[in-house]
Amino acid sequence: MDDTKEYLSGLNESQLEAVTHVEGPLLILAGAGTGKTRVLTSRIINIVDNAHAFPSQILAVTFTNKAASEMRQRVEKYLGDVMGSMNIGTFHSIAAKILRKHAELLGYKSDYTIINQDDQIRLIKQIVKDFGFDEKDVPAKLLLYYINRFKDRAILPENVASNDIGHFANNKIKQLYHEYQDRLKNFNAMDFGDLLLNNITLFNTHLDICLLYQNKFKYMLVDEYQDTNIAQYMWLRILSQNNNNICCVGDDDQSIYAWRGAEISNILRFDKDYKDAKVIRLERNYRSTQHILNIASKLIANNTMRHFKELWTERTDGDMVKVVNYYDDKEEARAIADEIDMLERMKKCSLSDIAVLVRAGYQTRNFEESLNFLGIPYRIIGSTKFYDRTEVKDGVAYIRLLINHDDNLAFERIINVPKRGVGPSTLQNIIQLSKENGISYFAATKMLVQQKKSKSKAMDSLADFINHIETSNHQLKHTEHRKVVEELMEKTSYLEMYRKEDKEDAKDRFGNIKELVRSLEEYESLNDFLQYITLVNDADNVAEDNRVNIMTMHAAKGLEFDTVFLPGWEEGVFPSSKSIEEDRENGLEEERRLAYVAITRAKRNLTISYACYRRVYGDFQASEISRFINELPKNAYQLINNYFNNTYKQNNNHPVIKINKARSIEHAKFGVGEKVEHVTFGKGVVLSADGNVRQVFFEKTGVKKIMVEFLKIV
DNA sequence: CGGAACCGGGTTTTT
DNA sequence: CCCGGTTCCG
Repeated sequence: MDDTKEYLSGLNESQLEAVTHVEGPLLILAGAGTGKTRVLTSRIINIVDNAHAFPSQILAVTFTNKAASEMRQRVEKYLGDVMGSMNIGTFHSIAAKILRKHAELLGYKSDYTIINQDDQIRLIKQIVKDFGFDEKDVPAKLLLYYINRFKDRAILPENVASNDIGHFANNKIKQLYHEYQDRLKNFNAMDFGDLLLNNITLFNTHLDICLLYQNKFKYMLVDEYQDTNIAQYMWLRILSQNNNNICCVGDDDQSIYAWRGAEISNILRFDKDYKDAKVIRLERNYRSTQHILNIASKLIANNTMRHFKELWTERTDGDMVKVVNYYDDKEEARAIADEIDMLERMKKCSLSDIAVLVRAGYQTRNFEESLNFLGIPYRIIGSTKFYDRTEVKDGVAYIRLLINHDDNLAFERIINVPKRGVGPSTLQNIIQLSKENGISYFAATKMLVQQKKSKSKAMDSLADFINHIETSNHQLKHTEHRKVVEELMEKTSYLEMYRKEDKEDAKDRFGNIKELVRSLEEYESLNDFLQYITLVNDADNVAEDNRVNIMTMHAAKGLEFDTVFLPGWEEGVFPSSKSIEEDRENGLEEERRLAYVAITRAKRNLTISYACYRRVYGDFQASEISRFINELPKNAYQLINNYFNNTYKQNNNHPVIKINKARSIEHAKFGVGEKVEHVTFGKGVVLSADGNVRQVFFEKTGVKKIMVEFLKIV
């Protein structure tokens, strides 16, 4: 092997071995920060470079689009455009692509829609109702959970026993699941689980197609193997059967998705599944300092179900890991914001190199407030997904109905948005009619309108609605799709609704719809668009601008930051009480792995903290230090006790001001958000400006009005 | 049918 | 505390 090649240079011994072991099954146990993406991409390049296969014969699977596009980019740097033909993507997007080609064989049309959780719930609620169950006895969310779990394990309705879930839903689980699948098929729709499930069915029932793909994918690479579920496992097994060239990369210590069906056993028994599998461990860490790795290893050592491995590094520089306690959750957030402010001012690190990682979404609020207060720009990753906003979902529903009139879920969502006088009773009539005649809601509405029994307002607006959708659909043949949608949103008065409303967020919503419409021009067709958006989330745009990153620990997987804050390490919050209640030992170990993931995101600075009191559900509760902190040896970190440091405690009523973008503009002249100092009052922050008078919030004494002359910028 | 006023229940993590 | 769902009234 010629290791003068650029893509091989700089690899350590095990990395090089992993890259150049071309034939046969290979498992790479890659600890956090050990350069696995580098190995994966070099491996692909090596295969192509040595003519083992054409790019189109390589399949590389990841879990997130972000990971996929990063891998694609890195490979393209070496191999250039040829990579267009390579199959790099998420399990779901690759499975979806395959199904577009063969949907007919399974009784779907190739333009099937992919539905999200929202639609799943909507559909399940209907079914539960139609079965005559009370929503309280058979909660839609729980039923959804069970159905998803079946799909994760590649279990079809016919293979479910009626008492598989104990006595849930009067032993009707099988029928409920069956009905759910039937209705989806009627809508020509699939949920996430179906994408994999239908692939497996396709391969099992059509040998020719199975062979086609087995031959096509000569080399397979799988990232984050510890997160695969049984369906994904089977899919990989089937595809790799012929060539046996499958390379899986993973880290059992980073398995944090058991709750959505991931089977850690997949990675633990890889060498039994694949005969003569080679196993290579990557243990040299290039990311973090020894202090940080030490904390991570000590913590994860408390888990019993794991392959032992020990990460090491040559980076012996850096500060100790800090463990800090605070009076309450607000103070914790304020102090961290202060610290971030200081780091930036001292030019110790730029904002985009800083991350605050929390256990659950609700915890981000305090940090938004405190960062706003100091005028520090931040971004929250994962929370407000563009496609999760009500108005965007409405817009998408219009598009769905526009190209597929049978999409009952979309129909139900928007039939009365904006309000057009179609209430529950009218909707009930439509549903009734649709059932009687075995037709879609849309067709039933058409029928209802044509019967014209009553000349009510509802009938008129329904007629208009039907008309608009149908004419728009015809227009698609000769008019640009973006134009058609734009017009439809006008005709149906959807845009008008937000134009009229004079709430603050109506403007945002209006803008979002406009942006949605605009983005359509980036797609060949509306079908392309729909296919894309369901499979993509916004973690892709971990943008480059200079902001603090706030996100959940789950969302942080695969990322790294110079400085990381891990707040809220309290019993019940982290480890989360839910996860322990659910599944005592397994739950706790998964929480510990999550902690391991979170810790190993940090390159240089790591601060873990907890609050002695926390607002929960609106009241104030004492909290207990997380067991995870207690599991760390005392000499492995520096303890900072801030509980009795009263600066924040006394001034619990900070006014909250929104000045997120103001910082750079007003910075120079004691602008809002500026940190200032006064000879007697000490440090403070400018709240508002009026002429040469500033209203300043001082940490020690609260709000005061001061002339600019007496202030100095800190 | 739509809006306002009220009540009760829930906060884990997501392709 | 925030939301979604329900109820009651015009």
